[in-house]
Amino acid sequence: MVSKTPEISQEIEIPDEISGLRMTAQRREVYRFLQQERNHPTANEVFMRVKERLPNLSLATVYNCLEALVQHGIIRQVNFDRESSRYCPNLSEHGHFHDATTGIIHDVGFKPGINLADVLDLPAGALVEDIEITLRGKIPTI
Amino acid sequence: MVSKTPEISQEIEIPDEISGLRMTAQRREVYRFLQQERNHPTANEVFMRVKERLPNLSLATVYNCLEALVQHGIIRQVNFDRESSRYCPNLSEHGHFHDATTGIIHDVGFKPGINLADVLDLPAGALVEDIEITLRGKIPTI
DNA sequence: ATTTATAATTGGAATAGTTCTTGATATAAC
DNA sequence: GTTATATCAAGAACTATTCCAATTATAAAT
Repeated sequence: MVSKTPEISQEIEIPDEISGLRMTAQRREVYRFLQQERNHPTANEVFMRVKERLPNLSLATVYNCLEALVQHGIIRQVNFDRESSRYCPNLSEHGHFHDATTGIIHDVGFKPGINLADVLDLPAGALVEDIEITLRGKIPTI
Repeated sequence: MVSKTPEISQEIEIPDEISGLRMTAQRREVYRFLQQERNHPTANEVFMRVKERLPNLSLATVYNCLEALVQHGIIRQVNFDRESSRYCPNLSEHGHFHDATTGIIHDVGFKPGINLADVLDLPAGALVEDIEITLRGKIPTI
């Protein structure tokens, strides 16, 4: 078994450029943190944790970094109602199940062979560029 | 053919109570407007239009009314990313397709016989209480 | 290597949508 | 009709995010 948040983790290597976006120190640490902590953190959570490594990081920079990463398709921005945006390094097409009891957000993939367009009654000629599926509910503990 | 926004429309009758929520003058007009204008208006759009009929309506009251109607399951609140919330009187299970060109939001139903749980890979034991599906894209005009 | 140009970061101010607060008004219960 | 409760109005407060101007870092050119 692999420890979940090791005190001294073997760091994830991040190249100098991803999808045409130059990795500055700040972008690198923001991205590294998202890779490590897959809990869909908010910008402020990212800020507080990455600040431990880059003490003069500013919140505006975190927003800048997150936006740049989103724009370049390196991470995804996830919204639940009007709550703070959350960020997710999982690029595979998936939705999110928000457990109301624990607050945990689970990634939800599609079952194999499913095409959303086959399931939805889209307007004629609609070209879908982006899909967002969010679910809320509970996972009862037996 | 029925005119879309008649100058003098035969008004929709709204009872004194819906789903246990007493209909005050403000709630009634807000709800009536949503029934008539099915364009998924924002709170501010509702405010401006309903104010024509109730001149000393306040925006806070519109928010109160919308919240009460949502709480009682009379209307739905729809969110696109971090844009202003929009409101929708269509209670049937459906998603929303946002046409990036026109800005129009189309209701999107499920094809008959589709059960979301059959399509998504939900966490074991998950009880879904609410689903939100939003799509973005374009509808090219041939 | 030094200069020059471009891009990124910082910190604080500004913004926008929404919620909160307080006093006034309306409705319901008695 | 009086009292209690709910709703409304107006503006202040709040929060997440964006904008702005000045500084710092990086890349390009000499």
